[in-house]
Amino acid sequence: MTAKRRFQTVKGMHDLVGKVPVYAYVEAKAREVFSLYGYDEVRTPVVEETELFVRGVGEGSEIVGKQMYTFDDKKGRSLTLRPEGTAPVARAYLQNNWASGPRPVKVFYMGPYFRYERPQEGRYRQFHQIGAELIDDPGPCSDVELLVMLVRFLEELGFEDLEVGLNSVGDVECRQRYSKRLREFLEPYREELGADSRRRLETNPLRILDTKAPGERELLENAPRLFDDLGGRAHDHFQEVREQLVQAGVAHRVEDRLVRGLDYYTRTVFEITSAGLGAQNAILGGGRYDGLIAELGGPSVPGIGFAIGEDRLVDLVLKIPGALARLDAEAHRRKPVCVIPIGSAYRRHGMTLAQELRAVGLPAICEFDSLRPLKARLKQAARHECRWIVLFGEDEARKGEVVLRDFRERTQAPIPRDGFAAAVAERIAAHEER
RNA sequence: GUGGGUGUAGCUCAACCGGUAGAGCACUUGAUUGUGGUUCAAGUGGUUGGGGGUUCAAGUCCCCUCACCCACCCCA
Repeated sequence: MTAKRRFQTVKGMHDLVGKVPVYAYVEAKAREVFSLYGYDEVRTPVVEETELFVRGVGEGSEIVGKQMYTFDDKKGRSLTLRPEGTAPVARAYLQNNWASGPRPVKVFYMGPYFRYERPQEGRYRQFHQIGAELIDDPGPCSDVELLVMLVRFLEELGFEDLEVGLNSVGDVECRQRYSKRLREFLEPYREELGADSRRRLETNPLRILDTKAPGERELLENAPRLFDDLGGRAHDHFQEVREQLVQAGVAHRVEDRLVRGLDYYTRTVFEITSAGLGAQNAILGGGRYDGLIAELGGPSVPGIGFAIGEDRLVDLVLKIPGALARLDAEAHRRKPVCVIPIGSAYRRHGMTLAQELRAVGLPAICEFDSLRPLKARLKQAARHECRWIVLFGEDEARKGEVVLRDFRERTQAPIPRDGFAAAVAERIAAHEER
């Protein structure tokens, strides 16, 4: 005897209901804008070899350390639900030999990603990202163009006054040099650091920079600056990016404690946050990864990219004044015509009438349940938010017509049965004009 | 992984010091034998998340458990 059990989505994963049109809107806008900049859409598998992320994202990262959905397949291979999008694209670059095609490679992508974290507002175990990668151009023009494209995308969605947080984490060499200096600086204060920061002192001192603990932040006031340790080339690169951004009119702010959590970043890193999001306030982040492709066994090819948290972005779009109304108005225009055949003898006619409406491009539904009172069926049409109702029963059949009812105006008029669909389309178009 | 909060009708929420589980909305039907949104009337709907304990008596008190939310952390 099995107890009745209600199934539900697993923790941190959600059915996207109601918001789907907003997702579609955001995605359409991404396709539109990114293709203007010469990017092609790619789709990579949701599952990759575990090793790809261990090598790509970095063993020391939180993501690889404790947030991956990793499992063995039936042959004992270790696989992982992708926690991010850059490593898979880098893999695709090598596997498909994109290097032999036009340079640089510009691709964008969107889809679900998975991280095993404790869910909260703006953070889910299955979440959605829209990302882009520009591979095989050392910049700094590429860096700037990528950011210009991002800002353009966000502006077209209706965001204003967004500021890009910008930093440079330097080349691999300067980062190592700086890590050493930072460690030496912090070592005497070891006891004052939290457990997390103490651990990072060994594994990845850079990550201590963006701590939120007030005491640690105070301590860091006097810490050596990463900026002072930038090698000449990384330094010049960063200066050039900043100057060009100013020229391009991209508002940005240098945040010298901005350090991203993925190990592959080099030189330029950036993020955009929003106050409207609660604790999980990053809507997008990215940077340059000049060492990643070599790390994955390929040639030394530079790259830069970003990832947008689509779920967070959608939440923000919904908060833009007027955005919802605009979307709603668009959706409203596509509300279906509702066909109601009256009397069980005319049920099949309902099907035919609806088909004829669809044939002229009008969305149509049919209230088939002829046993229910007409009143109740009209109510259903109202619940579907239909404005136009087509009624067809014994009277209409005899006269060779249908009745078209306008719910909003509360008027109705007969239309000849033959070619009625075109006449309905015309009538609706005439009303949409006004 | 660590804290805090919340679970009562489809939804939003009531229910005193433990004493017969309620309201609004929604839904169904009727007033109107073929015309929605207003009004009026009637009606359907509950193992109070689950399990155990205390008690004459538990939605209420105690323990366990599950789920969701928020925060730390982490990042998109």
